[in-house]
Amino acid sequence: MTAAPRWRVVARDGEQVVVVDLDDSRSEVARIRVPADAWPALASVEGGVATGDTTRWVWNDTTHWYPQVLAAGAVIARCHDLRLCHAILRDSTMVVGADDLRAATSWDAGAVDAAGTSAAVAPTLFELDASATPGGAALPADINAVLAEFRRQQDALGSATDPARLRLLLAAESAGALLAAELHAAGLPWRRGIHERILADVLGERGPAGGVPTRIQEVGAVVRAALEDPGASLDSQPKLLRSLHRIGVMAQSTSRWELAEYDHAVIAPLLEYKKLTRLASANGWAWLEEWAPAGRFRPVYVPGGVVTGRWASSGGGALQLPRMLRPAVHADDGWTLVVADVAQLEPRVLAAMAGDLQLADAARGRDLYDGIVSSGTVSTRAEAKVAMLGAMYGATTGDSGRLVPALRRAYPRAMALVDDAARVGDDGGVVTTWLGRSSPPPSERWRELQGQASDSDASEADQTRARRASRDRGRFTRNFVVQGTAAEWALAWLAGVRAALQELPECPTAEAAVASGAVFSRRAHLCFFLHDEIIVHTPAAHADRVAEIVRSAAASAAHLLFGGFPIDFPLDLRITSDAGKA
DNA sequence: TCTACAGGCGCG
DNA sequence: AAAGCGCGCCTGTAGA
Repeated sequence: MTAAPRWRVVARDGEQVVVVDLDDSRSEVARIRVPADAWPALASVEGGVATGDTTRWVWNDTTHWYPQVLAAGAVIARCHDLRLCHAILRDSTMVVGADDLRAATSWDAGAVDAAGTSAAVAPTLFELDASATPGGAALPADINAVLAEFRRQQDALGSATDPARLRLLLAAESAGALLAAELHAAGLPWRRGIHERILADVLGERGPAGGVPTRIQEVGAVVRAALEDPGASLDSQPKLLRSLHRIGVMAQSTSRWELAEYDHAVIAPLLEYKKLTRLASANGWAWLEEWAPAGRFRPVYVPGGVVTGRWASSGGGALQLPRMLRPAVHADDGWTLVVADVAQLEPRVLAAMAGDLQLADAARGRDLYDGIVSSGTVSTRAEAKVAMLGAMYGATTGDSGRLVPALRRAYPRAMALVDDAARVGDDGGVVTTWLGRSSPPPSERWRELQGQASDSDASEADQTRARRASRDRGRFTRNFVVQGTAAEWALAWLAGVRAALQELPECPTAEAAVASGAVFSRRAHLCFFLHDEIIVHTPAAHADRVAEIVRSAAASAAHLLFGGFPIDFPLDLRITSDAGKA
């Protein structure tokens, strides 16, 4: 077997594609050009999943290059996404110096406001548009610019305080970028009939010509009767609020939690009405028609779309699918789903980061909240949960805030980690996750506020405003380290699952899952990811092997991030025809 | 008539 | 039951 090049850098050159092979020391060992439309075939032959081939494709943006390869019928094992890695390295406190990399350049395009602006661009990203990023701006595509950025990134890595962690983060982030494209290509198996049945059960029959569903009409009539106004408008917040005031419900808002405080005959049907209209508008027949008309829901995932490193999504609300609709997520005939989520991912990650053996003990082999109760820290699981969430989110009032001190006494190391992160953010500093993703610095506006408050002629209001902004930022950085590190653990888990699934043979006996596309129609593949949960769509015959892969990848992720520290990440895992089963 | 924003609620 | 992190999407309204 010939030794594969370590890096294979790919870029555009007019109508052609340039591929430059680099060895371990980043010296150029080969350079070829092919017509742009021939490149995907080349990639599938030379960079595909071949045993022993450790080629890592280097490119400006996975969302541009990879869908072409998938469309050509191939999967790529590894890549280095310069856009995503640039964003990490630019901000990371683990990177020393690297002024050239940190200088504002077009490599910053799309990294900041991906979530905000991707919606308009996204629908075409995977089909037509060759150069747009999720941010809408063009990234450098020229081979010299691409090579230069790659070398800047490798130099930054080389001088980092903890290159091993950062390297792991960049690899995981890039693997995530590949997976995001694959998830879109494969789609989430979606049974139209099941979705329609749920809609009919909950909302009633669809009104004539897209009119108001019957159940919504009925419940609306009950609400209007209780409001003593047959013409009351229930869908306009200001009008509804006025109607409520007329009958003595003096709420400040029409939000569910506030309305629930009032004891009045209108409340129950009104809450029901809001629930029904929400389902109808967010995931009703129109959604089904637009997003899952033919057996698959294909959202656009946006890796790195959240500042903490979590993924965002664009189109169809992939990360907000109501649990009520979960039964519509249903394997194809002859296939099954492996659904797995991590129990209490964030507090487990916190225990490991802080090296808190007491918290790790409470978490071992059981529900972490039960473990906290067993230690005698608090008396019920519900209290343990609300206290832990309060500690990680920065609660100061209510039951949550009241319970946090007990946690602080029992788990001083873990609590010190989040408390310190809050203090740093409060002071205007930057915090960093376990693998090296750093929070953004305070905004210009934030610094202005603090500056005004420290002026000698600062008003009481100036100081109050600045203090509030300061505490808000403290809560953000407090949560950033935990949420961000949890996202890193999840990426490592995903990357492990993905790699192991690629090693599974195709399943010739299974009926082809045609809607998953040629690449995935005969092999187990990931089809959903939601922060701490994954779903694999697999030929039924491979389900047990897939379950083992999913479990084993979780153990590997724990070891990759936290070495020998004794923390475990138990999975709730089930092999099931549909994702609705508890 | 078009766009921007706020309210509200779905998910972790 | 609610306050405390991170998101995206839908609706109605306010403002240009």
